[in-house]
Amino acid sequence: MSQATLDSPRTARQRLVMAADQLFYAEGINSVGIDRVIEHAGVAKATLYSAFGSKDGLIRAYLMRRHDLRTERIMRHVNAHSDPREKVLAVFDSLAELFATPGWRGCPFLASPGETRSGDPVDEITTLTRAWTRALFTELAAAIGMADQPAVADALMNVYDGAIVASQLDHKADAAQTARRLAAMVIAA
Amino acid sequence: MSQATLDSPRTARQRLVMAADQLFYAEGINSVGIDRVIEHAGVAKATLYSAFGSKDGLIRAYLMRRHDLRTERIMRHVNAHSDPREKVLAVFDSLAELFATPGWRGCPFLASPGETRSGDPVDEITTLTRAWTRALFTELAAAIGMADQPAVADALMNVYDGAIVASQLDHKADAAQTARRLAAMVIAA
DNA sequence: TTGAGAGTAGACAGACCTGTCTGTTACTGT
DNA sequence: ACAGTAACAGACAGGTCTGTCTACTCTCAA
Repeated sequence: MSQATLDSPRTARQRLVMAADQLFYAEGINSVGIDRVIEHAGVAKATLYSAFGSKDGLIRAYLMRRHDLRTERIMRHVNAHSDPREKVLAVFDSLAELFATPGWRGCPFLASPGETRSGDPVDEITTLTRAWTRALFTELAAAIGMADQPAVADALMNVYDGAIVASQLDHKADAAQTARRLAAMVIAA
Repeated sequence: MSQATLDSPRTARQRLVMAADQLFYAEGINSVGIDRVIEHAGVAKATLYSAFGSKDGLIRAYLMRRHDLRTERIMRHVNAHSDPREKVLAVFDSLAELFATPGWRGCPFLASPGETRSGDPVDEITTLTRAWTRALFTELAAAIGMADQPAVADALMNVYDGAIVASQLDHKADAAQTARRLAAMVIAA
């Protein structure tokens, strides 16, 4: 349990989630088969099924990891400020960082539901991560002292999501800056 | 060639595109097989391949039809006004109509690229329909007489896209109204 | 009347999919 | 030393996928 290689994950479970992340994110969860995931992870098929139970279980683990990375990234930017208005703008700074990530191809919580019929297990995690974001914006609106906090959260969500789409579909590098300016208008009003 | 049934499309080609639209949109282009499409259309498999050449050809026809319906819907709202500021807001009225459509499940041009690897034929049509929207916003910004038209178009695109995401993922019925208010702020500034 | 065009039904090939199962190897704690 | 655990490789079943092909039917115009 002491020392191990730091560059590649130790456990088969970790390697599987990493491999699933790379392939599912790049090509879509339906376009990538189990065989390619286990080959990429260097893991036996039985290991996958003992660890996750099914492909759906692996997909859930992939999305949950994305959710965790997302909340960490956003909170890192938000916690760098004390003024609540600057905390709001910091959320859009985290977007700029995200868009500059190598291999960035859009939000998986936006793409995956389009691949599946409504009611699929992936919907739960999408709901989870969106509720988290909305709660953050609502809290920050309260900290600023704005009157209609749900309406402010709606507007900030709108601006946030629009930036992701512009970055994904139009490959606009400055989408986060556009959104940041819009957010500044929202919290100034 | 004169009279025919009006409720169901006449040609096999039309029936195929209609069936593809319903199934692809509801469940994703990768989750729906050819067999289900031809069964739903009441058409033989050879007819599909003689008309479209491949599944990709059918997907393109499905997306092109969605693009045509989209431009018609938007222009119908825009042309109902003469003031360019009201024309901009009318684009968001068309969104409200869209969100109230039975079976609305999000924008196919947003979902399909997430299902395919980059460079797929669907990307062309996504690019087409987004360029059309951007051109519309740029023209309207010019008609209003705004200084930095590309920046205004960026902001309006951001607001427009965000409304679609909120409607799709959060099932927010008033997403179009939120976006309309934001758009009003953008063109007032 | 005859021949072309469009459509139908359905078998088929070959590839790929998820998930199960068998048998083997290697490490680890008692 | 030995049992337990986790991992390995890979065959296999049963199903689905796209795309091709054969053979038949219908309509319509020359």
